[in-house]
Amino acid sequence: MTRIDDVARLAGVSTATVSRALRGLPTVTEATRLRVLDAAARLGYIASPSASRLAGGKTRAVAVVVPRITRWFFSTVVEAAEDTLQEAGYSLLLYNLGGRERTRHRLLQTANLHQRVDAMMLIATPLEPSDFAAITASAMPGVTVSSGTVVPGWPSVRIDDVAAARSATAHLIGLGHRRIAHISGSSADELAFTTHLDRRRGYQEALIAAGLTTDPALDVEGDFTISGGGRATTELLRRDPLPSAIFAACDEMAFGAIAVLRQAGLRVPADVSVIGVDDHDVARVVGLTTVAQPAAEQGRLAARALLGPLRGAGRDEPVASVILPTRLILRESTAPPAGTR
Amino acid sequence: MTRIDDVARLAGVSTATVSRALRGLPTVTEATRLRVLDAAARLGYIASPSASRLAGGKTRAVAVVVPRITRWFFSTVVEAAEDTLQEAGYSLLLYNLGGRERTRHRLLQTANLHQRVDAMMLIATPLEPSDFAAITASAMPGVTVSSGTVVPGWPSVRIDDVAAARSATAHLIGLGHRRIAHISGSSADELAFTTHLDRRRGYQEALIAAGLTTDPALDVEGDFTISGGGRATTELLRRDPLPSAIFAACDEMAFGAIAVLRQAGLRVPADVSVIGVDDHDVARVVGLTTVAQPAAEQGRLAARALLGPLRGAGRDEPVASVILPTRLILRESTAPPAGTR
DNA sequence: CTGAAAGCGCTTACAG
DNA sequence: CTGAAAGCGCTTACAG
Repeated sequence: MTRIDDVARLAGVSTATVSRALRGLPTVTEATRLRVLDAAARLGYIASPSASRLAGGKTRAVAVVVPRITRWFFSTVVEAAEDTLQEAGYSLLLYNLGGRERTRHRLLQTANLHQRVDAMMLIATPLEPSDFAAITASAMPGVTVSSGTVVPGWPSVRIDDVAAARSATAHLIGLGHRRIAHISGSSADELAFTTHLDRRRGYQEALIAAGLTTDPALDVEGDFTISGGGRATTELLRRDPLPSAIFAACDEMAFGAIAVLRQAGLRVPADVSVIGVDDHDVARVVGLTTVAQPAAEQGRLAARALLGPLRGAGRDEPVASVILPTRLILRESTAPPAGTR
Repeated sequence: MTRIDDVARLAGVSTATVSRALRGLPTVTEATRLRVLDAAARLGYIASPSASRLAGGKTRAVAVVVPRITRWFFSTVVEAAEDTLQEAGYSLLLYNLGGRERTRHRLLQTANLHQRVDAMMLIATPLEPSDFAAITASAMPGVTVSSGTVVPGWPSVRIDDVAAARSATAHLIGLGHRRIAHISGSSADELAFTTHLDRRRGYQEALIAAGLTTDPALDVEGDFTISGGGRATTELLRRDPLPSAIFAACDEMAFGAIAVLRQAGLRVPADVSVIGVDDHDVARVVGLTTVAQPAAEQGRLAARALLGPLRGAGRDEPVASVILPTRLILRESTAPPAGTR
């Protein structure tokens, strides 16, 4: 393995100068820098991340925390973030919570993570007070993706969940629906994770704005998964009269809803309309009407927001948070209620 | 941050002993070990991965390379692998190739990766001769997942792709189909990546075994994605007569096929039967008949195969490779051809 | 602008 | 079984 001394020798300078030249510090003559870069390239030299980190430098790695990498939104965000980070020379450490509450806690509390990375991206990660303390203590730059997880001093990238839910529900109301059910995300971890609460609020706001009443019996819980959406729908099928439309807080739950409705012999949208949120790749296949959110764009922007601080931009130049737009995509899963046609 | 000296002081031993005790080396008295463990726990001590690695120890991290984390199979394998590794105290570095050929090369060739991790898992990663050389030179333990990527000395975890494709095709033949199309995976990177070739072979073997001829015009290329499957199907719709059944080499391509068929006014399975491979979460929703493969199980087993070597099992105890079983799951997307009912 | 030297926090021969 | 000391490969004050 080539070490820094090899490069120093070949370039005819000290290791200190090699270190400075390679990291682009301003205190190196252009001529010297070129000589060093050339030597490093010739030897295929890459600084050891361990040695670098230990000596007070950087690891050139970023931690990305997601609830479940298998869900469409999260894998899409991660893929885009990885691309941007890799391009900038950073490796990505993936931490998949997978419903393991202990993991989240241990992860954010322990020094283990902090010693491995230069920054972190928390995607829809619920935080409790002690987590905030640990994060603040680490003084590490970071970014949050998805609403609900806002860390003081960190930029956040997200959509307006309330507005997205409101527009989905308003679409159903506009078609003439009056009995509109909601399949919500999980409330297992309330903490500071509010996506499911925000989408419920948007749903309720739209109902109220239209002079409709909110009916708790029509608000059932999925857990942001296909099977969870299916179970929630099975529950809804017990209502009498049935809802004429369902707003599922994410596309995956909508898929589960459609499957269960069809199994029950109900037609979508003739008997029951279904709308989701996301614009999952499969939504087009299933013909699901949905409120699209730019997932890859969120991953890309979040990664970029990290790059400034990683390159040493001062804390005095805070990166702006951003709220990306969503848009209603009409397909075949929604229609006016049966009686009205 | 607590360092090893803090623990040593509290336990009343040298740092060398702390290091040995914490890593479970046999040369420490039980009494001493307990004292050290207790002190470390009280201080919440975790060895710095950088210092550890630099001093000749381990990073306690594993690199996982996937073509595209957004695809069902890969995210499922990664999630299961991450769970197993995390449980054993290892972090996961995710490298998403995303079709960037340069990335793969740079990744496997450079010392960068080798200095960051103790082992690597290559999932459906195409390898060329120089990659093998780099891997061998690194002397790093590893495991491959998915056929086609077999590295000498590393165990591999996979299914029998030829058999899976054969059983899917045989199912269609058994229903009475004679004109059976194949939507294959990408052949962009032939290299040592043979999944798409194996599935084609299984398809052809089944046809030949049934006395049918293989027709190149019915063998079109998707790229393992929903949209790729859709495009391939658009191409197939130009054939006259149309195929009465389609074997898509993965479920995602099958979804794309179904969407395009329906848009073209064709009914599935009344006009055209469709079968896939995977048993993607959405397959149930869409009613897709498919050959299921245990994705999470592959991730779990691959991670476990790494744990032995990571804990220092000698090279003399090679870990066995494993080929997991697949099984046909009948749903609603396949039926006898139109004329025969 | 550049270099000599100390030091980051561990692990590993080497002694005992 | 345990400890003192060297060393892993960098970066960073400190001089010059």
